[in-house]
Amino acid sequence: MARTSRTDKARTRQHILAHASRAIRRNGVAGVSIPALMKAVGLTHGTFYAHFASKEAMVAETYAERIDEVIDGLLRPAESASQRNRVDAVLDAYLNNEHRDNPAEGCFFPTMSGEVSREVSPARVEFGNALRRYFARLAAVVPNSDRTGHRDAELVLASGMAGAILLARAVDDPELSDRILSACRDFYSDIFTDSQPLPIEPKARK
Amino acid sequence: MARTSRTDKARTRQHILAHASRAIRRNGVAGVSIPALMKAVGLTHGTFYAHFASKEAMVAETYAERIDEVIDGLLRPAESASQRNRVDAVLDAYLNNEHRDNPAEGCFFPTMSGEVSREVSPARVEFGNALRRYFARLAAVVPNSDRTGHRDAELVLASGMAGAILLARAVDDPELSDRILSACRDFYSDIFTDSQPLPIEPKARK
DNA sequence: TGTACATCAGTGAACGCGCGTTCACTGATGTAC
DNA sequence: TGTACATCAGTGAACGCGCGTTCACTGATGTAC
Repeated sequence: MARTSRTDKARTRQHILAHASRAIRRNGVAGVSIPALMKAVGLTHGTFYAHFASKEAMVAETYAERIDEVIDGLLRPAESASQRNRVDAVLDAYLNNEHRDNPAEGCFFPTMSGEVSREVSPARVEFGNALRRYFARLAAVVPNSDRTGHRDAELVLASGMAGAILLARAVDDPELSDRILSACRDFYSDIFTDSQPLPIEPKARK
Repeated sequence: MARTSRTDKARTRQHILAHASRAIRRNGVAGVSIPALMKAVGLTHGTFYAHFASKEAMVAETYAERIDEVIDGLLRPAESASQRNRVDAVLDAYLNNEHRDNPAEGCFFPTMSGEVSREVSPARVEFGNALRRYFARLAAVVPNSDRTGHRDAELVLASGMAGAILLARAVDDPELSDRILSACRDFYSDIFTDSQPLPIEPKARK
């Protein structure tokens, strides 16, 4: 096949990004080769450079365009839940075994943060921007401060959930892995769900 | 130089593992090449295979032999602190800017868990074993259950701290990065430090 | 609407490069007597 | 303790391989008249 129409080109580009989005989460950026990616898309690797200037540029674009839809899938149920059930809706969507077992379909942050931290690149900037958008959406779902009165509750919840998925995937013992997820789910549910505020004021630190 | 004595060989092996330990945390396993590693050690790459059967075997050994000393550095201050200050000692050692800014000297778990999760290999088994030893030591430092009565508090704290370092490194905005660390530090300090137990019982979930 | 030409999406061979690993070799270290 | 031989830590060239990227080419699509 020699060439396709302009609308086909736009479609091809989206196919590449869709496959890259999953392949990157499954194997890391370093684990995704352009020839393998293009083979999965169903084209030869030469075409890649008709769509992107470089692998690096494509990764940056994947982060810029594809992270939000994952966040959307994770937070939308919470956003349409009643105030009282929002935190549990986030926890149910994030800290479950299916999410743990399918990194290719799941949140970018546990999977890719380690690799991203090593780069100084356009991709890193896009990743950081996506993280900020995630924090903002999460903040709208979580009570302004937790039961003990801390601020930045969304940062605590975001890193707690990311760390739980991260370690639950790293551990090779399924029983321990399940315990990590359920311990964190129960813990954050109790702490972050609005209820009567705690009578004990947070102790001053140091 | 043609060959060195047997004690020198043992020393060389330790040099390789020491460099690998830092290089792996800085650049990931995929980012460490045998030629580059051996050059850093001060030897030619051919010698590598007098010490290890393969790169993979060397990584497994690094995890088996070098993770514990990092955990030791992070938990020893807490273990020798008074009961009342143990959680704060852990948090001070783990959730600080220096740890965030020096992954090569810091905890393996935030840096390497993502990459490790992708492999099925001897290295993964050793990594999992090290994680279990870490959880056990952390459990001895953290109150048996947190202020709201949850068990597996060490799993919550371990994943919360790993996630905080992970995201604090991934974010490209230093101010936000600081906020992640300090929000988590303050939060876990209040929740996990022994004090009068909370009067509210944990709410049943679902 | 039909024709002639320009464009460019997709092809597939080829590039230089660094990787993990192998191997014939060197000569100091270890061992047997 | 001294000598002869075996061992093997370290050397450096070489291997096959897959990577990211380039490029001359093809022929359908887009455009100008």
